[in-house]
Amino acid sequence: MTTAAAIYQQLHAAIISLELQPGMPLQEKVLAEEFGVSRTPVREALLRLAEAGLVEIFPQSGTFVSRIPLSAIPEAVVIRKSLERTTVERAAQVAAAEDIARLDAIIARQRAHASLSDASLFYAEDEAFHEAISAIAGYPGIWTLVKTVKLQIDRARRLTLPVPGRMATVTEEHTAIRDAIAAHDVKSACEAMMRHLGAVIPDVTALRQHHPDYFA
Amino acid sequence: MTTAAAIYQQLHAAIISLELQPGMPLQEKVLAEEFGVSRTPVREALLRLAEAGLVEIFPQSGTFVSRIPLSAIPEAVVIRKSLERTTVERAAQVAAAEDIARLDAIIARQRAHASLSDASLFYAEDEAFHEAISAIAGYPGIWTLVKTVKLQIDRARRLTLPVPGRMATVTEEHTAIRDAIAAHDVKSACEAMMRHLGAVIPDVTALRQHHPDYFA
DNA sequence: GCGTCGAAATTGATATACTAGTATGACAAA
DNA sequence: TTTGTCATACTAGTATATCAATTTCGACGC
Repeated sequence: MTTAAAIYQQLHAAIISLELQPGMPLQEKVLAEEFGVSRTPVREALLRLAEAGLVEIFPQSGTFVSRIPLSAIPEAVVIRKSLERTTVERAAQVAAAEDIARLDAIIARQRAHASLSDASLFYAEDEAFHEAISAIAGYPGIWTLVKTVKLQIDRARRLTLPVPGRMATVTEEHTAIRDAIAAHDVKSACEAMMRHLGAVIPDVTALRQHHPDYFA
Repeated sequence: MTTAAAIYQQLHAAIISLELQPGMPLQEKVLAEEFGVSRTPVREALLRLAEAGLVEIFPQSGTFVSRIPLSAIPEAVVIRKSLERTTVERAAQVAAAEDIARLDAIIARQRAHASLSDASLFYAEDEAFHEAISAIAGYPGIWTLVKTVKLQIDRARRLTLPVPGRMATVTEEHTAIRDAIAAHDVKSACEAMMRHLGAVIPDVTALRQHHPDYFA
Protein backbone atom coordinates (compact mmCIF):
# COMPACT_ATOMS: atom_id res chain seq x y z
CA MET A 1 0.00 0.00 0.00
CA THR A 2 1.15 3.52 -0.67
CA THR A 3 2.14 6.00 2.02
CA ALA A 4 -0.72 8.27 1.07
CA ALA A 5 -3.26 5.48 1.49
CA ALA A 6 -1.87 4.58 4.90
CA ILE A 7 -2.09 8.18 6.09
CA TYR A 8 -5.61 8.40 4.72
CA GLN A 9 -6.67 5.35 6.70
CA GLN A 10 -5.10 6.60 9.91
CA LEU A 11 -6.67 10.05 9.64
CA HIS A 12 -9.98 8.50 8.59
CA ALA A 13 -10.08 6.28 11.65
CA ALA A 14 -9.01 9.12 13.92
CA ILE A 15 -11.74 11.41 12.63
CA ILE A 16 -14.48 8.78 12.80
CA SER A 17 -13.49 7.91 16.35
CA LEU A 18 -13.52 11.61 17.23
CA GLU A 19 -9.93 11.29 18.36
CA LEU A 20 -9.51 14.26 16.05
CA GLN A 21 -12.21 16.66 17.13
CA PRO A 22 -14.50 18.45 14.70
CA GLY A 23 -13.15 21.90 13.94
CA MET A 24 -9.58 21.01 14.83
CA PRO A 25 -7.02 22.49 12.41
CA LEU A 26 -4.91 20.09 10.35
CA GLN A 27 -1.79 21.54 8.80
CA GLU A 28 -0.12 19.74 5.94
CA LYS A 29 3.28 20.71 7.19
CA VAL A 30 2.65 19.54 10.75
CA LEU A 31 1.08 16.27 9.66
CA ALA A 32 3.99 15.63 7.32
CA GLU A 33 6.42 16.02 10.21
CA GLU A 34 4.32 13.87 12.53
CA PHE A 35 4.11 11.05 10.01
CA GLY A 36 7.72 11.55 9.00
CA VAL A 37 6.89 12.01 5.33
CA SER A 38 6.77 14.87 2.86
CA ARG A 39 3.77 17.08 2.15
CA THR A 40 2.92 15.18 -1.02
CA PRO A 41 1.30 12.03 0.43
CA VAL A 42 -0.30 14.09 3.20
CA ARG A 43 -1.91 16.32 0.61
CA GLU A 44 -3.31 13.34 -1.25
CA ALA A 45 -4.76 11.91 1.93
CA LEU A 46 -6.35 15.24 2.87
CA LEU A 47 -7.85 15.65 -0.60
CA ARG A 48 -9.48 12.24 -0.36
CA LEU A 49 -10.76 13.01 3.12
CA ALA A 50 -12.21 16.26 1.81
CA GLU A 51 -14.12 14.35 -0.84
CA ALA A 52 -15.52 12.07 1.83
CA GLY A 53 -16.58 15.15 3.78
CA LEU A 54 -14.36 14.43 6.76
CA VAL A 55 -12.15 17.49 6.40
CA GLU A 56 -12.71 20.92 4.95
CA ILE A 57 -9.97 22.62 2.96
CA PHE A 58 -10.04 26.39 2.72
CA PRO A 59 -7.54 27.37 0.03
CA GLN A 60 -4.70 29.57 1.17
CA SER A 61 -6.18 29.53 4.64
CA GLY A 62 -6.28 26.20 6.38
CA THR A 63 -7.60 22.66 6.64
CA PHE A 64 -9.88 21.56 9.44
CA VAL A 65 -11.62 18.43 10.62
CA SER A 66 -15.14 18.97 9.37
CA ARG A 67 -17.86 19.73 11.84
CA ILE A 68 -20.71 17.24 11.74
CA PRO A 69 -23.37 18.58 9.35
CA LEU A 70 -26.46 17.91 11.46
CA SER A 71 -28.73 19.19 8.71
CA ALA A 72 -27.48 16.46 6.37
CA ILE A 73 -28.06 13.60 8.79
CA PRO A 74 -31.80 13.13 8.15
CA GLU A 75 -31.07 12.83 4.44
CA ALA A 76 -28.30 10.34 5.12
CA VAL A 77 -30.70 8.23 7.13
CA VAL A 78 -33.23 8.34 4.29
CA ILE A 79 -30.59 7.27 1.79
CA ARG A 80 -29.43 4.42 3.98
CA LYS A 81 -32.98 3.21 4.50
CA SER A 82 -33.67 3.38 0.81
CA LEU A 83 -30.60 1.35 -0.11
CA GLU A 84 -30.83 -1.20 2.66
CA ARG A 85 -34.52 -1.75 1.96
CA THR A 86 -33.46 -2.75 -1.54
CA THR A 87 -30.78 -5.17 -0.36
CA VAL A 88 -32.85 -6.82 2.35
CA GLU A 89 -35.82 -7.31 0.06
CA ARG A 90 -33.64 -8.89 -2.60
CA ALA A 91 -31.80 -10.95 0.00
CA ALA A 92 -35.10 -12.32 1.32
CA GLN A 93 -35.93 -13.45 -2.20
CA VAL A 94 -32.69 -15.19 -3.10
CA ALA A 95 -31.04 -16.25 0.17
CA ALA A 96 -29.81 -19.84 0.25
CA ALA A 97 -29.17 -21.99 3.29
CA GLU A 98 -25.49 -21.16 3.36
CA ASP A 99 -26.31 -17.45 3.32
CA ILE A 100 -28.46 -17.86 6.41
CA ALA A 101 -25.60 -19.74 8.01
CA ARG A 102 -23.31 -16.78 7.40
CA LEU A 103 -25.78 -14.44 9.05
CA ASP A 104 -26.13 -16.83 11.99
CA ALA A 105 -22.38 -16.92 12.44
CA ILE A 106 -22.21 -13.15 12.54
CA ILE A 107 -25.05 -12.91 15.03
CA ALA A 108 -23.42 -15.53 17.21
CA ARG A 109 -20.16 -13.59 17.32
CA GLN A 110 -22.15 -10.49 18.05
CA ARG A 111 -23.82 -12.12 21.02
CA ALA A 112 -20.44 -13.14 22.33
CA HIS A 113 -19.03 -9.65 22.04
CA ALA A 114 -22.16 -8.19 23.63
CA SER A 115 -21.83 -10.48 26.64
CA LEU A 116 -18.27 -9.30 27.05
CA SER A 117 -19.34 -5.69 26.42
CA ASP A 118 -16.70 -5.31 23.73
CA ALA A 119 -18.22 -2.39 21.86
CA SER A 120 -15.59 -2.16 19.16
CA LEU A 121 -15.78 -5.81 18.10
CA PHE A 122 -19.57 -5.68 18.40
CA TYR A 123 -19.63 -2.69 16.08
CA ALA A 124 -17.43 -4.47 13.55
CA GLU A 125 -19.83 -7.42 13.43
CA ASP A 126 -22.77 -5.04 13.11
CA GLU A 127 -21.19 -3.72 9.94
CA ALA A 128 -20.42 -7.24 8.78
CA PHE A 129 -24.10 -8.15 9.15
CA HIS A 130 -25.26 -5.38 6.87
CA GLU A 131 -22.45 -6.04 4.44
CA ALA A 132 -23.41 -9.72 4.32
CA ILE A 133 -27.00 -8.88 3.44
CA SER A 134 -25.77 -6.66 0.65
CA ALA A 135 -23.60 -9.48 -0.64
CA ILE A 136 -26.40 -12.04 -0.39
CA ALA A 137 -28.63 -9.75 -2.43
CA GLY A 138 -25.97 -9.75 -5.13
CA TYR A 139 -25.37 -6.01 -4.72
CA PRO A 140 -22.10 -5.72 -2.81
CA GLY A 141 -21.53 -2.21 -4.14
CA ILE A 142 -24.55 -0.96 -2.24
CA TRP A 143 -22.81 -1.55 1.06
CA THR A 144 -19.82 0.42 -0.17
CA LEU A 145 -22.17 3.28 -0.90
CA VAL A 146 -23.94 2.96 2.46
CA LYS A 147 -20.59 3.11 4.22
CA THR A 148 -19.76 6.47 2.71
CA VAL A 149 -23.22 7.81 3.45
CA LYS A 150 -23.29 6.73 7.08
CA LEU A 151 -19.99 8.36 7.99
CA GLN A 152 -21.45 11.49 9.54
CA ILE A 153 -24.19 9.50 11.26
CA ASP A 154 -21.55 7.38 12.93
CA ARG A 155 -19.64 10.43 14.11
CA ALA A 156 -22.79 11.87 15.66
CA ARG A 157 -23.57 8.53 17.30
CA ARG A 158 -20.16 8.45 18.92
CA LEU A 159 -21.18 11.52 20.87
CA THR A 160 -24.29 9.93 22.32
CA LEU A 161 -24.09 8.21 25.65
CA PRO A 162 -23.92 4.44 25.45
CA VAL A 163 -27.41 3.16 26.14
CA PRO A 164 -27.43 0.17 28.51
CA GLY A 165 -28.74 -2.94 26.79
CA ARG A 166 -28.44 -1.46 23.33
CA MET A 167 -26.19 -4.26 22.14
CA ALA A 168 -28.83 -6.78 23.12
CA THR A 169 -31.51 -4.78 21.34
CA VAL A 170 -29.45 -4.57 18.16
CA THR A 171 -28.79 -8.30 18.27
CA GLU A 172 -32.51 -8.97 18.59
CA GLU A 173 -33.25 -6.69 15.65
CA HIS A 174 -30.64 -8.48 13.59
CA THR A 175 -32.17 -11.81 14.52
CA ALA A 176 -35.58 -10.60 13.40
CA ILE A 177 -34.12 -9.56 10.04
CA ARG A 178 -32.31 -12.88 9.73
CA ASP A 179 -35.51 -14.83 10.47
CA ALA A 180 -37.51 -12.90 7.90
CA ILE A 181 -34.83 -13.47 5.27
CA ALA A 182 -34.66 -17.18 6.12
CA ALA A 183 -38.45 -17.38 5.74
CA HIS A 184 -38.22 -15.55 2.40
CA ASP A 185 -40.75 -13.12 3.85
CA VAL A 186 -39.92 -9.98 1.86
CA LYS A 187 -42.43 -7.73 3.57
CA SER A 188 -41.48 -8.46 7.16
CA ALA A 189 -37.78 -8.48 6.28
CA CYS A 190 -38.20 -4.96 5.02
CA GLU A 191 -40.18 -3.94 8.09
CA ALA A 192 -37.62 -5.42 10.44
CA MET A 193 -34.82 -3.56 8.66
CA MET A 194 -36.74 -0.28 8.80
CA ARG A 195 -37.34 -0.74 12.53
CA HIS A 196 -33.65 -1.46 12.98
CA LEU A 197 -32.45 1.56 11.00
CA GLY A 198 -35.07 3.86 12.48
CA ALA A 199 -33.77 3.13 15.97
CA VAL A 200 -30.28 4.35 15.14
CA ILE A 201 -31.06 8.01 14.55
CA PRO A 202 -29.12 10.08 17.05
CA ASP A 203 -30.92 12.64 19.17
CA VAL A 204 -29.83 15.79 17.41
CA THR A 205 -31.05 18.43 19.84
CA ALA A 206 -29.43 16.84 22.88
CA LEU A 207 -26.14 16.54 21.06
CA ARG A 208 -26.15 20.19 20.14
CA GLN A 209 -26.41 21.20 23.76
CA HIS A 210 -23.54 19.07 24.98
CA HIS A 211 -21.13 19.72 22.10
CA PRO A 212 -22.22 22.96 20.47
CA ASP A 213 -18.99 23.56 18.57
CA TYR A 214 -18.85 20.09 17.03
CA PHE A 215 -21.67 20.76 14.61
CA ALA A 216 -22.18 22.82 11.51
CA MET B 1 -11.20 27.39 -9.14
CA THR B 2 -7.92 25.54 -8.82
CA THR B 3 -5.93 24.18 -11.73
CA ALA B 4 -6.45 20.64 -10.52
CA ALA B 5 -10.22 21.09 -10.49
CA ALA B 6 -10.21 22.47 -14.02
CA ILE B 7 -8.18 19.55 -15.30
CA TYR B 8 -10.47 17.15 -13.47
CA GLN B 9 -13.51 18.62 -15.18
CA GLN B 10 -11.94 18.49 -18.62
CA LEU B 11 -10.80 14.90 -18.25
CA HIS B 12 -14.13 13.96 -16.68
CA ALA B 13 -16.06 15.35 -19.62
CA ALA B 14 -13.70 13.77 -22.12
CA ILE B 15 -14.04 10.34 -20.53
CA ILE B 16 -17.83 10.51 -20.21
CA SER B 17 -18.13 11.59 -23.84
CA LEU B 18 -15.83 8.73 -24.84
CA GLU B 19 -13.52 11.23 -26.46
CA LEU B 20 -10.96 9.44 -24.35
CA GLN B 21 -11.51 5.79 -25.13
CA PRO B 22 -11.71 3.09 -22.44
CA GLY B 23 -8.35 1.43 -22.02
CA MET B 24 -6.40 4.39 -23.39
CA PRO B 25 -3.21 5.11 -21.40
CA LEU B 26 -2.95 8.44 -19.58
CA GLN B 27 0.52 9.51 -18.56
CA GLU B 28 0.93 12.14 -15.88
CA LYS B 29 3.94 13.58 -17.64
CA VAL B 30 2.24 13.80 -21.03
CA LEU B 31 -0.94 15.29 -19.59
CA ALA B 32 1.09 17.83 -17.66
CA GLU B 33 2.77 18.94 -20.86
CA GLU B 34 -0.50 19.03 -22.79
CA PHE B 35 -2.19 21.17 -20.17
CA GLY B 36 0.92 23.24 -19.68
CA VAL B 37 1.11 22.59 -15.94
CA SER B 38 3.23 20.53 -13.59
CA ARG B 39 2.55 16.95 -12.58
CA THR B 40 1.02 17.92 -9.23
CA PRO B 41 -2.40 19.21 -10.34
CA VAL B 42 -2.58 16.44 -12.95
CA ARG B 43 -1.99 13.86 -10.25
CA GLU B 44 -4.72 15.34 -8.07
CA ALA B 45 -7.16 15.25 -10.95
CA LEU B 46 -6.28 11.65 -11.79
CA LEU B 47 -6.67 10.59 -8.17
CA ARG B 48 -10.16 12.05 -8.05
CA LEU B 49 -11.02 10.38 -11.35
CA ALA B 50 -9.77 7.10 -9.96
CA GLU B 51 -12.11 7.44 -6.99
CA ALA B 52 -14.98 8.05 -9.37
CA GLY B 53 -13.99 4.92 -11.25
CA LEU B 54 -13.21 6.71 -14.49
CA VAL B 55 -9.51 5.91 -14.55
CA GLU B 56 -7.49 3.05 -13.15
CA ILE B 57 -4.10 3.72 -11.62
CA PHE B 58 -1.62 0.86 -11.46
CA PRO B 59 1.20 2.01 -9.16
CA GLN B 60 4.61 2.17 -10.76
CA SER B 61 3.08 0.96 -13.98
CA GLY B 62 0.55 3.19 -15.64
CA THR B 63 -2.78 4.99 -15.60
CA PHE B 64 -5.56 4.12 -18.02
CA VAL B 65 -9.06 5.28 -18.84
CA SER B 66 -11.17 2.64 -17.12
CA ARG B 67 -13.00 0.12 -19.20
CA ILE B 68 -16.73 0.13 -18.61
CA PRO B 69 -17.52 -2.47 -15.95
CA LEU B 70 -20.52 -4.11 -17.58
CA SER B 71 -21.01 -6.41 -14.61
CA ALA B 72 -21.58 -3.41 -12.34
CA ILE B 73 -24.20 -1.77 -14.53
CA PRO B 74 -27.19 -3.82 -13.35
CA GLU B 75 -26.32 -2.91 -9.77
CA ALA B 76 -25.99 0.74 -10.70
CA VAL B 77 -29.46 0.64 -12.23
CA VAL B 78 -30.85 -0.96 -9.08
CA ILE B 79 -29.23 1.73 -6.93
CA ARG B 80 -30.55 4.51 -9.11
CA LYS B 81 -34.05 3.06 -9.05
CA SER B 82 -33.92 2.69 -5.30
CA LEU B 83 -32.83 6.28 -4.72
CA GLU B 84 -35.09 7.90 -7.30
CA ARG B 85 -38.08 5.93 -6.06
CA THR B 86 -37.45 7.57 -2.70
CA THR B 87 -37.20 11.08 -4.11
CA VAL B 88 -40.21 10.81 -6.42
CA GLU B 89 -42.41 9.38 -3.68
CA ARG B 90 -41.45 12.13 -1.30
CA ALA B 91 -41.81 14.76 -4.02
CA ALA B 92 -45.33 13.55 -4.78
CA GLN B 93 -46.17 14.05 -1.13
CA VAL B 94 -44.80 17.53 -0.62
CA ALA B 95 -44.76 19.23 -4.02
CA ALA B 96 -46.20 22.74 -4.08
CA ALA B 97 -47.58 24.62 -7.09
CA GLU B 98 -44.29 26.40 -7.72
CA ASP B 99 -42.48 23.07 -7.75
CA ILE B 100 -44.77 21.80 -10.48
CA ALA B 101 -44.12 25.01 -12.37
CA ARG B 102 -40.37 24.31 -12.26
CA LEU B 103 -40.91 20.84 -13.66
CA ASP B 104 -43.16 22.25 -16.37
CA ALA B 105 -40.51 24.76 -17.35
CA ILE B 106 -37.91 22.02 -17.67
CA ILE B 107 -40.23 19.83 -19.74
CA ALA B 108 -41.06 22.76 -22.00
CA ARG B 109 -37.39 23.42 -22.69
CA GLN B 110 -36.91 19.73 -23.28
CA ARG B 111 -39.66 19.68 -25.87
CA ALA B 112 -38.00 22.61 -27.63
CA HIS B 113 -34.61 20.91 -27.69
CA ALA B 114 -36.22 17.68 -28.90
CA SER B 115 -37.91 19.43 -31.80
CA LEU B 116 -34.54 20.87 -32.80
CA SER B 117 -32.89 17.48 -32.21
CA ASP B 118 -30.31 19.09 -29.95
CA ALA B 119 -29.26 15.99 -28.04
CA SER B 120 -26.76 17.69 -25.77
CA LEU B 121 -29.15 20.38 -24.49
CA PHE B 122 -31.90 17.78 -24.24
CA TYR B 123 -29.67 15.62 -22.11
CA ALA B 124 -28.84 18.55 -19.82
CA GLU B 125 -32.53 19.19 -19.21
CA ASP B 126 -33.09 15.50 -18.60
CA GLU B 127 -30.61 15.72 -15.76
CA ALA B 128 -32.21 18.94 -14.54
CA PHE B 129 -35.57 17.20 -14.33
CA HIS B 130 -34.30 14.46 -12.04
CA GLU B 131 -32.29 16.95 -10.02
CA ALA B 132 -35.39 19.10 -9.56
CA ILE B 133 -37.38 16.15 -8.22
CA SER B 134 -34.60 15.44 -5.76
CA ALA B 135 -34.67 19.08 -4.64
CA ILE B 136 -38.45 19.14 -4.35
CA ALA B 137 -38.31 16.08 -2.14
CA GLY B 138 -35.94 17.95 0.15
CA TYR B 139 -33.11 15.50 -0.55
CA PRO B 140 -30.77 17.35 -2.90
CA GLY B 141 -27.86 15.15 -1.86
CA ILE B 142 -29.54 12.11 -3.36
CA TRP B 143 -29.12 13.53 -6.85
CA THR B 144 -25.44 14.06 -6.17
CA LEU B 145 -25.21 10.40 -5.28
CA VAL B 146 -27.21 9.30 -8.32
CA LYS B 147 -24.90 11.29 -10.56
CA THR B 148 -21.86 9.38 -9.35
CA VAL B 149 -23.64 6.05 -9.67
CA LYS B 150 -24.91 6.62 -13.19
CA LEU B 151 -21.53 7.53 -14.65
CA GLN B 152 -20.76 4.12 -16.11
CA ILE B 153 -24.34 3.71 -17.33
CA ASP B 154 -24.01 6.95 -19.25
CA ARG B 155 -20.76 5.84 -20.82
CA ALA B 156 -22.34 2.60 -21.99
CA ARG B 157 -25.34 4.48 -23.34
CA ARG B 158 -23.10 6.69 -25.43
CA LEU B 159 -22.11 3.60 -27.34
CA THR B 160 -25.66 2.66 -28.26
CA LEU B 161 -27.15 3.91 -31.48
CA PRO B 162 -29.48 6.88 -31.10
CA VAL B 163 -33.02 5.52 -31.20
CA PRO B 164 -35.32 7.64 -33.40
CA GLY B 165 -38.09 9.21 -31.35
CA ARG B 166 -36.42 8.51 -28.04
CA MET B 167 -36.42 12.17 -27.04
CA ALA B 168 -40.17 12.27 -27.52
CA THR B 169 -40.58 9.11 -25.47
CA VAL B 170 -38.48 10.48 -22.64
CA THR B 171 -40.44 13.72 -22.64
CA GLU B 172 -43.69 11.76 -22.40
CA GLU B 173 -42.34 9.72 -19.50
CA HIS B 174 -41.26 12.90 -17.73
CA THR B 175 -44.70 14.36 -18.27
CA ALA B 176 -46.29 11.27 -16.73
CA ILE B 177 -44.05 11.63 -13.69
CA ARG B 178 -44.84 15.33 -13.45
CA ASP B 179 -48.58 14.66 -13.63
CA ALA B 180 -48.45 12.05 -10.90
CA ILE B 181 -46.45 14.37 -8.66
CA ALA B 182 -48.87 17.22 -9.33
CA ALA B 183 -51.76 14.92 -8.41
CA HIS B 184 -49.93 13.86 -5.24
CA ASP B 185 -50.40 10.29 -6.43
CA VAL B 186 -47.46 8.60 -4.75
CA LYS B 187 -48.08 5.16 -6.20
CA SER B 188 -48.36 6.13 -9.84
CA ALA B 189 -45.52 8.62 -9.50
CA CYS B 190 -43.33 5.76 -8.38
CA GLU B 191 -44.57 3.53 -11.18
CA ALA B 192 -43.97 6.20 -13.80
CA MET B 193 -40.44 6.72 -12.54
CA MET B 194 -39.72 2.99 -12.57
CA ARG B 195 -41.00 2.73 -16.15
CA HIS B 196 -38.79 5.67 -17.09
CA LEU B 197 -35.65 4.29 -15.46
CA GLY B 198 -36.30 0.77 -16.68
CA ALA B 199 -36.30 1.97 -20.27
CA VAL B 200 -32.79 3.36 -20.01
CA ILE B 201 -30.89 0.14 -19.51
CA PRO B 202 -28.42 -0.30 -22.36
CA ASP B 203 -28.36 -3.55 -24.31
CA VAL B 204 -25.25 -5.07 -22.87
CA THR B 205 -24.74 -8.01 -25.22
CA ALA B 206 -24.99 -5.94 -28.38
CA LEU B 207 -22.47 -3.45 -27.02
CA ARG B 208 -19.99 -6.17 -26.29
CA GLN B 209 -19.99 -7.30 -29.90
CA HIS B 210 -19.42 -3.90 -31.39
CA HIS B 211 -16.81 -2.63 -28.91
CA PRO B 212 -15.29 -5.69 -27.26
CA ASP B 213 -12.23 -3.91 -25.89
CA TYR B 214 -14.21 -1.13 -24.23
CA PHE B 215 -15.52 -3.33 -21.47
CA ALA B 216 -14.13 -5.04 -18.42
C1' DG C 1 -13.76 52.64 18.13
C1' DC C 2 -12.73 51.98 13.27
C1' DG C 3 -10.47 51.44 9.02
C1' DT C 4 -6.09 50.50 6.66
C1' DC C 5 -1.87 48.56 5.91
C1' DG C 6 1.43 44.95 6.18
C1' DA C 7 3.53 40.86 8.02
C1' DA C 8 2.76 36.10 8.86
C1' DA C 9 0.76 31.89 7.84
C1' DT C 10 -1.24 28.41 4.77
C1' DT C 11 -2.47 26.08 0.81
C1' DG C 12 -1.62 25.82 -4.42
C1' DA C 13 1.64 25.03 -7.82
C1' DT C 14 6.30 24.33 -9.85
C1' DA C 15 10.66 22.11 -10.70
C1' DT C 16 13.73 18.57 -9.97
C1' DA C 17 15.50 14.42 -8.41
C1' DC C 18 15.35 9.99 -6.66
C1' DT C 19 13.04 5.35 -5.43
C1' DA C 20 10.69 1.31 -6.34
C1' DG C 21 7.92 -1.44 -8.65
C1' DT C 22 6.48 -3.12 -13.57
C1' DA C 23 6.63 -4.28 -18.40
C1' DT C 24 9.39 -5.51 -22.18
C1' DG C 25 12.52 -7.75 -24.99
C1' DA C 26 16.87 -9.97 -25.64
C1' DC C 27 19.35 -13.83 -24.67
C1' DA C 28 20.72 -18.21 -22.78
C1' DA C 29 19.48 -22.81 -21.29
C1' DA C 30 16.72 -26.87 -21.58
C1' DT D 1 10.46 -24.34 -29.53
C1' DT D 2 9.85 -23.37 -24.99
C1' DT D 3 11.25 -21.64 -20.70
C1' DG D 4 13.75 -18.97 -17.44
C1' DT D 5 16.77 -15.17 -16.45
C1' DC D 6 18.55 -10.74 -16.84
C1' DA D 7 19.20 -5.97 -18.35
C1' DT D 8 16.80 -2.07 -19.60
C1' DA D 9 13.39 1.38 -19.94
C1' DC D 10 9.42 3.29 -18.18
C1' DT D 11 5.92 4.92 -14.77
C1' DA D 12 3.97 6.27 -10.65
C1' DG D 13 5.24 7.40 -5.64
C1' DT D 14 7.77 10.28 -2.78
C1' DA D 15 11.05 13.93 -1.26
C1' DT D 16 12.59 18.56 -1.21
C1' DA D 17 13.00 23.27 -2.02
C1' DT D 18 10.86 27.23 -3.65
C1' DC D 19 7.66 30.56 -5.14
C1' DA D 20 2.83 32.30 -5.80
C1' DA D 21 -1.71 33.58 -4.28
C1' DT D 22 -4.70 34.35 -0.81
C1' DT D 23 -6.41 34.80 3.73
C1' DT D 24 -5.90 35.99 8.51
C1' DC D 25 -4.91 38.92 12.01
C1' DG D 26 -2.65 42.24 14.64
C1' DA D 27 -0.37 46.78 14.75
C1' DC D 28 -0.88 51.27 13.76
C1' DG D 29 -2.77 55.68 12.80
C1' DC D 30 -6.77 58.33 12.68
